[in-house]
Amino acid sequence: MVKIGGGLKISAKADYAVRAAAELAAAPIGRLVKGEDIARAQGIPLEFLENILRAMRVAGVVIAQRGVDGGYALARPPDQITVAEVLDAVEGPIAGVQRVPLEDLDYPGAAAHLGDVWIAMRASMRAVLGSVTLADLAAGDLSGLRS
Amino acid sequence: MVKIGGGLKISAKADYAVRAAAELAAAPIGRLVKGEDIARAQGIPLEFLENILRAMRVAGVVIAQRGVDGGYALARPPDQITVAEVLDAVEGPIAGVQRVPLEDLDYPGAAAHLGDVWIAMRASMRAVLGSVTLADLAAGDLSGLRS
DNA sequence: GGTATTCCAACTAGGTTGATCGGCAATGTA
DNA sequence: TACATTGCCGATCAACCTAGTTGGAATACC
Repeated sequence: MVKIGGGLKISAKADYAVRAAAELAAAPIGRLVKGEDIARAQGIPLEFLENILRAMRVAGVVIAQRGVDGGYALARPPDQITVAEVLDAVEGPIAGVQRVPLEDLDYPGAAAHLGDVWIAMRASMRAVLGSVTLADLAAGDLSGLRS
Repeated sequence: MVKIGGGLKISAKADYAVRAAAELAAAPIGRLVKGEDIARAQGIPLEFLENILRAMRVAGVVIAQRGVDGGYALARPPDQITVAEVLDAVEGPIAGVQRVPLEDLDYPGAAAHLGDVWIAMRASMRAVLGSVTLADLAAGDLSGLRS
């Protein structure tokens, strides 16, 4: 989750999700990585990480295999998954202002057009996050980072 | 406060602050507007709004006058105050990831460069919010809105 | 069957948010 | 001076959210 109030706050869940995805992107293609390995590599509590990886699987970002030699892998090549997608995968139902989606905001009087500002801000942020693939992130190649 | 976790969440406090500022921007220059009038015009609880206006005064965004015929006014002309400034004024001390400022983040392994992504995202967001003045907002002129 | 690993729902402690309350301080007016 | 008006300020509160934990159940492979 991302909060705005002047400051920008990124939730642990969102942060962990991208870090786990980066770890998977750095693994050999098709190779399964155990949750415990990801947790150790990134310093994330294993049980919490499993919740997050499950959400990512449901969203189609990763695949999972249970049992001996099981683990997780990206569902697609890392250059075809953006950071924005990973964040969407772990998103909760709550977003916008006071649980009202940005599109549904209706401001009175002088603030009538404030909703357009919020929407533009979101679009700008998404453009940045959508311009970085997991391959870029894992390789440290952020030259294409839209600023 | 703005939160990111896939979804984008704007706090009531941040939203109220900008709306109150827009209302002041729409008032005749130098004319004091009572807190109660702002609260009524924007549908904001008065007592909560007063907390917010106080923070804006401390930050130098508005001025306040007590007593009969007192009220609030912008500290500068509305075309010289951006939405970003208003948000900064009501910002709490907490920002970043897990209370760690974005600049101080240090990620291990494959996520090493994730901090750069967060910083670019914040910069993009600020560019949008810094491109809209209260005069623009109150007039509904968002043609200069950076997307 | 046995072991390794993911899956899942429920639960919890602590923190944050949004809001309210009671009283105090300053300003202008009669 | 007395008084009404308006903002100032700190404390408090319930609801909600966050981050993390727990206790199993299901699946895969040998």
